[in-house]
Amino acid sequence: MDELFTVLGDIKTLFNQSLSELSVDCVVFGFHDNQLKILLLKTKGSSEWSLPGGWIYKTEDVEQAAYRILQERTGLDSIYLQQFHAFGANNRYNGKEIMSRVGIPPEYNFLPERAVSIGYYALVEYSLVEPKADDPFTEECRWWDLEEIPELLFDHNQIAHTALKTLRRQFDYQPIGFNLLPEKFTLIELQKLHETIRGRSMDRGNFQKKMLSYGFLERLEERKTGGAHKAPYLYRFDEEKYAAYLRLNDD
Amino acid sequence: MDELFTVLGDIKTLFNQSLSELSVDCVVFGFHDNQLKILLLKTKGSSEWSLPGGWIYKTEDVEQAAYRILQERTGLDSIYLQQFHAFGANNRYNGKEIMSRVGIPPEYNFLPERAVSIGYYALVEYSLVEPKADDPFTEECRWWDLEEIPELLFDHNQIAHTALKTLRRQFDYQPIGFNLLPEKFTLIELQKLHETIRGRSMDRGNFQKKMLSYGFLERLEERKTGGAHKAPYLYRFDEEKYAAYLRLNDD
DNA sequence: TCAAAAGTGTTCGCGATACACCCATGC
DNA sequence: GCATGGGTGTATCGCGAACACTTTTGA
Repeated sequence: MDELFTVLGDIKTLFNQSLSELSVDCVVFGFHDNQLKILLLKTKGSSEWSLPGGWIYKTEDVEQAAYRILQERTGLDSIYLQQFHAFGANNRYNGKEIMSRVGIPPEYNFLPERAVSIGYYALVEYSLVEPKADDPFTEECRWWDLEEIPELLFDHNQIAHTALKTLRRQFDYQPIGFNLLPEKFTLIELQKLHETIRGRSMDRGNFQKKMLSYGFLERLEERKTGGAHKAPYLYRFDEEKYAAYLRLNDD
Repeated sequence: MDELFTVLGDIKTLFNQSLSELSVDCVVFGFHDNQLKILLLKTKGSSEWSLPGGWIYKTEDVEQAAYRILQERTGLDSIYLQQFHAFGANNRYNGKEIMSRVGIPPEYNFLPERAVSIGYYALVEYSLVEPKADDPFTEECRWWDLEEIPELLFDHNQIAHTALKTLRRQFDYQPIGFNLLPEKFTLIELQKLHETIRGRSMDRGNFQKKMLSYGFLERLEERKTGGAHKAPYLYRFDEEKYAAYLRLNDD
């Protein structure tokens, strides 16, 4: 219990440097084994899993906060990050309730009765992320399959759901998602990614033609590793050409 | 100056009932004379125009706040309202600066140094809105052509710009915008609206075929008012059939 | 040698585009 | 009646879907 109060002091210090009515929650997407995954963590004392999130320093842009929080959690520096919605239901959060759940009496509570959370989603390369629970408040941190997401803290299930919906919509009108793959990838892997996210299978030939027609994929040499049968080409994503493509297609 | 302090007292009372680090700003779109317009207002004492906005009561959902603020401003009850972005730059707002601009010395300031604003855009029927400056803080309220928007308060130009971008994108993948027209309208009027928002002209015949193919427009009788030449049909937007359409096309 | 997966080419159908033609109305 | 704009029909084009065929590899 003493340890709990020490941790509580650290949290309070952090909280006092931050905006009190706002927080940032991140839905971190990764792709592995033809499955879309999201990164969840469990806070010490809590029985529920939650999205990685945090507070916004008083002197910091909200977007900066999102990058910082994600950096702290995944160790990644350059991340595709996108704000998608602010969650502002009056009863979505209750500081006093959190405190009482981890056994802190109400007179020690410093968290506000309500907070609005700004949701960001991130696309990261699965293999580069070393899920770590290295801050003093986190007990566990790991990837979850989308279909297996448990009951989460507060409205985090809704936040994750909205993030996925937004991500799907963005895939429909913009070729993104390269951030979810390693630097070198095959077109089949890219196709699996698209199929998983958009939730439907597509024709191999048509997909390859369409992707290559964008002009920002560069073909490398063959791969032979492990896989039986014909070795597929590896491709690299050319960011410059992609930027040029985006410039032509507004946005 | 005494009057200013009286008003200031009212504002302070309101502020004390509200969240302090958050606000809502609304970009209200209307359509008139083949022009897309937005509703702007000028606060007493300020030299700049701004978006209609307000604070969120401590016991109120953010979305409720947006509806309430809009209702107070336009008198409209049912409005198409959509959250589109949260604006969280550290320096986007400064309470102390506002106060000093209207001549309030710093020791009377009660506004925070920073606030994050959640942006909503609304689609309303131009003719139903009676722009009114009937609260004690508003000096003037009127419609502005998009091309003539002046320099606005804080980052409101950016907010309006982002709203327009989001609106355009939504028009691309969803037939909306009926909220911008009166109950009965001609297909030509609907086309002009689409052309204005999407920023390009379209073929008359093709537009009509496409719109009618959706199946949620109901043709009424002719109109003959004023207009020379052949009288175009009037149409009504069938909300039930529209809902059915949306159900089929996900979302 | 054969199965399975990768790469490439061909065909088909639909929707968007362009355009032509007829109809109604005010001057 | 004629100019102008509204309503409807038809030809064309491009893209995506479907599918067939060839190539490459491991077992």
